[in-house]
Amino acid sequence: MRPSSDTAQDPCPMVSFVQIISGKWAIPILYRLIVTANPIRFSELQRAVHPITQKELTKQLRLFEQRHLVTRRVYPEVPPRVEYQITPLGQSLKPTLDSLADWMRQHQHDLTTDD
Amino acid sequence: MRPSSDTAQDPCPMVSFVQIISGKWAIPILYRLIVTANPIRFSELQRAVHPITQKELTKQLRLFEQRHLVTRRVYPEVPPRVEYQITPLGQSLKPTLDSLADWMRQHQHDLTTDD
DNA sequence: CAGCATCCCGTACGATACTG
DNA sequence: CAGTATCGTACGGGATGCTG
Repeated sequence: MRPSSDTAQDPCPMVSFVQIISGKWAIPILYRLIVTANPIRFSELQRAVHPITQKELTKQLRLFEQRHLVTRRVYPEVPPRVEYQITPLGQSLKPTLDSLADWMRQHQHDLTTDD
Repeated sequence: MRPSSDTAQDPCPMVSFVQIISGKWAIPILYRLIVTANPIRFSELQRAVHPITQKELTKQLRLFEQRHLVTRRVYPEVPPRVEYQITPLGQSLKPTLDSLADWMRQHQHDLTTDD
């Protein structure tokens, strides 16, 4: 059954994961989109993710689009409006990222560097 | 019950997480230590985490030590031996990282960039 | 408003050589 | 074996200015 057998030989999925979420803002943006669930405008997203620049936000969103984690909808209106929404694939990461967020909340005190 | 209330205002735990796992090798190393559970020698760890250099491995291990995620044990022997082991705090990340690894295995096919 | 183009800097990371 | 030291490059990512 080829159980990837290891316990000591296959760190690869994690390497792939790092490919996807590398970058200072990747996880915060993605999690914001997951939590929001509904379409959200570019500027709104930027406000939500604190001091991120347009450049970085745009770059990450493009990457997420390529990965099919986010959809981009452009409304051909006079004041341009673009909305982003998490895909079902992206939403499927929610339990995992929730768990991650919980872990952080519970343990950020233990992670002190003051020794 | 104060369910962290937001749904739209607190991406902070994720920002903290990024601090901890930033770096190309952080997650792969940490996960390897978690899966291994037992003490593991420096050279063994380096072999397990594929083409990582000593420099980078050392740097990450030092950071994990500071964060109390890993312990370092030096044996004053003639051929120097140093063993690293995940701490209980580090182990408590296992379910989350397992979930992450599972998600990657299930979806790495969906994450194609070929569109 | 959304986002591309440009400039610029810090540092993450790799390769190599040296030490206890 | 398990590091430290040094060097050089590539890339991440911030700031600013310009366009449809």
